[in-house]
Amino acid sequence: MPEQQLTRRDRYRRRTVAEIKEAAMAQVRSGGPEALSLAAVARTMAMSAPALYRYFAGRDELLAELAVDAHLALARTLEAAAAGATTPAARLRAVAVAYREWALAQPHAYRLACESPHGCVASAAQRSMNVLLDIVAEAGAPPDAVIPAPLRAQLHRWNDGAGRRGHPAGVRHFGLVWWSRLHGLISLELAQHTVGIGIDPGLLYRSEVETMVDSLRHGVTAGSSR
Amino acid sequence: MPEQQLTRRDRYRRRTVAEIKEAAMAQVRSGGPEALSLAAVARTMAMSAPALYRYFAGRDELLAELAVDAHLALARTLEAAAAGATTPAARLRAVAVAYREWALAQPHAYRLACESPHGCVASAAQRSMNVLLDIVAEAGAPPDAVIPAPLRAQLHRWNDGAGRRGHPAGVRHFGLVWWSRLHGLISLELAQHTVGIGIDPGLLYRSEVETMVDSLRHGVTAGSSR
DNA sequence: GTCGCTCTGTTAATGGTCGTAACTATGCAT
DNA sequence: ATGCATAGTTACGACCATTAACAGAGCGAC
Repeated sequence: MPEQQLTRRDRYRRRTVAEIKEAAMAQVRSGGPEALSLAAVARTMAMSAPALYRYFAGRDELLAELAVDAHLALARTLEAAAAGATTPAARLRAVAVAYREWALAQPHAYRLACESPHGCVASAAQRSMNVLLDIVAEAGAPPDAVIPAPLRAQLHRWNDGAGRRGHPAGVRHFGLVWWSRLHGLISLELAQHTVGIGIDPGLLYRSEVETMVDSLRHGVTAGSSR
Repeated sequence: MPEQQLTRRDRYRRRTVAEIKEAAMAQVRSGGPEALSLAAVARTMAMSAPALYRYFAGRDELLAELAVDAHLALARTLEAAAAGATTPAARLRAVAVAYREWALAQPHAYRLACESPHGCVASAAQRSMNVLLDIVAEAGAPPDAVIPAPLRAQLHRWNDGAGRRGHPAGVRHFGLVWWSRLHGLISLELAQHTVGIGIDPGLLYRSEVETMVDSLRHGVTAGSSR
């Protein structure tokens, strides 16, 4: 019933939507979310601008969908990187490097996904998160007890996707904190903050990743509660 | 020779510049850098839009200056927070809390300063950085030896402001990494990533800050060079 | 005090954007 | 064959940034 049962018009519509997104994403990649212009997209497609409103409610909705697509593309990249390594430590390094390389290859798309209000689609980011969570889970996380009680409860309540066994709070805590650390360095790098003072952001990143690998090895590095 | 020696016109000009920035910053605060409209600024000042070009080369330059101002305001806040605490650990907590509160109070201004291409003014961010560096220096940082050589060299070369004694590479490394960690969590919080999954970003932040306080106490937690 | 330059403001105009309205033609189901 | 939802069009209104051309006030030099 899928695909071939679609009417001619529906298949055509899908192609058009894909083409719009492609052109729009190209604009975002080269000039950031701000640079996305419906008029320009329409021009490259030899269409009139108002026609785009048959496919998207407006500029914001289009950006939101692009953000979701970006999240999924990032997640696929991380999954591939994780699959190519065997030990948890190697996987963590591979994923961290893949994360940075993806962000650097298309900085504006990364900003759209992770720093714009459009990118806050929890379900889209979840898939990347799961890659990290699985690594931490396999390596073994610290006991939940070291996490302050209120935070522990929230972590426990967090539902990380349909059909997945729940990870303990310690694992989730690590996953979140690590993501924030990777993101923090990359965010500063994209804003040129490190280059501005003559520091190679890649070296800084590697150093922070090794800190994470170490805490993965030693099993526990979470802070005391107070 | 300053202030009073200024001609009448010059003093007037300063007032006008300040008024423009004030109105512009108000717009940025309430709607982000994208929402800044020269036309709107001119309207609130009962001026014509082209008149603004006597004071700023264009929208981008105005945004850049606002970013510098934001950096300075943030730095002053951090300095005040640091001055209010006595021990390094207490100072670190106070500064971290002040940093987050400043960002949350005016999220768009924070984004302008730290995540937009306009905010990459190294000299402006330096003053906030120095607050962190001084705390680390007082607490005592790990020996430089644990830092990979190339990164160490770059850290050593980094000039953190006129008239300041140079901090060792270990101190600078800590300062940079900590800033990136604080920024990472706040960036995700501002993009609603943590709230989307039911985690209170404040709890996560406090937990990460405590991790930093611990490593400050133990003196050393830098990653091995590998 | 007056001349002339610079600074600060104006209006007018160009070219760009998003989004809506009104209208036309085509695909497709009945 | 008829009729309706779809997908496109042009025309329009309301913004916006920026430039050009022009007018008056401040202020220093003579």
